[in-house]
Amino acid sequence: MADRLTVGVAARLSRYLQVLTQARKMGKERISSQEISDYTNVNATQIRRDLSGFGKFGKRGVGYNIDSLLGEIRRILRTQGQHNIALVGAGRLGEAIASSPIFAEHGINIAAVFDTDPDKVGRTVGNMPVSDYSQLNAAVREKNIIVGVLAVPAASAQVAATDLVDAGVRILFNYSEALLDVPQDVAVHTSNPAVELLYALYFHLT
Amino acid sequence: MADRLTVGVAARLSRYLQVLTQARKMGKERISSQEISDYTNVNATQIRRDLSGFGKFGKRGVGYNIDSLLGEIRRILRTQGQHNIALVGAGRLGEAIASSPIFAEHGINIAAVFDTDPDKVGRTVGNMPVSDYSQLNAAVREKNIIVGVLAVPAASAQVAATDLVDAGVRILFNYSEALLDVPQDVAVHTSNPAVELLYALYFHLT
DNA sequence: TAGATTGTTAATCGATTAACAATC
DNA sequence: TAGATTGTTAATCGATTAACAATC
Repeated sequence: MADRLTVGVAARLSRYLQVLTQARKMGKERISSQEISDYTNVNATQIRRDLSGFGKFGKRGVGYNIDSLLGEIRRILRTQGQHNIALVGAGRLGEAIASSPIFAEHGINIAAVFDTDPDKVGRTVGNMPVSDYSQLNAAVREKNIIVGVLAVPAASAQVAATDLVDAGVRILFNYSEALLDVPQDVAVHTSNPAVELLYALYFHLT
Repeated sequence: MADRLTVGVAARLSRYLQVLTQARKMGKERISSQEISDYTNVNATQIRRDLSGFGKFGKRGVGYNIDSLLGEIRRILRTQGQHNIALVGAGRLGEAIASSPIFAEHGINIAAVFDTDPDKVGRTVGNMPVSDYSQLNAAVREKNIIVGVLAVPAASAQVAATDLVDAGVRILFNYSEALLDVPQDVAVHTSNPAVELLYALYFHLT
């Protein structure tokens, strides 16, 4: 591959991936740029432009073959293998995340789950037994995990983030409302439904 | 106010709002554009530019007063009041959403919770009793709710979306992996941690 | 052939960034 | 005064969009 993708292109390609994955599950074999546009709110011309930068994947008058386009995008995003992630927090949110098919569908495997609560340790969430929080550093190092998901209360988020980073994690998904201080080379993605909602409301109200 | 904000500006302003809300909780009184940049990954010049389009809110050499900047951004986004939303699904994810302070902190009130499971109806999640799904249409209409949150399995998401839209909802937050077909004037926000993760991994791997 | 949809061009607009004077 | 940080300019880059020939 020539250059690194821009942030915008990589973000859009991964959204196309989600639409294609779901469309395939629904039994569709072909999809047009206009249909992808309807589901992603990305302009159809932009979609064709993003794709045509890497090859002629479509057929004029027909659209894109879903299977083959999925393969192409996975190749471009270099995301064909399995990825191991660690989940901290086995409460309601942690359980919901571990039981969701949303990660498995994209080759993402929850390889370790931690909690400080002795009542939760040993129980199973998703398919994994919950380990005691004290095992975090050793387990993350041993499994070479670089992605951590924080499903803990805001008050515990910074401690968990620091411990994950010390163990080698470089990408954090933060489901608490806390702001996290981490080293420069660690990427933090904070999920914030309330923020998205305020922004959606603005466009509804105006 | 003169014009409608662009999508980009509105999205960024609501992220600044989140950072300011948390910084205030941590006892800070002032904040610089560089600090907001560290937490949002938005360039500091861009932040100053976004804000200075609406007034001179900062003090040179000092930064921004958090309380007053919060007020200004809320005014710009017209998001000072309370907003009622409906939650469909009282499973683990629904409970996690209802119990999270993340909505209440921003003036968003979960005004109704629905589930089809008779075992869940009548129980309390967050502060609200779970109503039977059959009450959805009447309750959403009566309370003039325009925002719905889907915390249901993918197989039920389309039905719930259609029922919410029929009852008057115009903004949907979809926490399932399903693709939703809705009328043009309804905004769908699909939360997709797996997609974000693939995209984060790309930049880690290259 | 007729209809549909891609791939591509060209034009415009907003985002991004560095740099720095103003000023607290 | 010295240091810090805003507000603003100017230059560049990527995103967006309409339009349409190519072609399935």
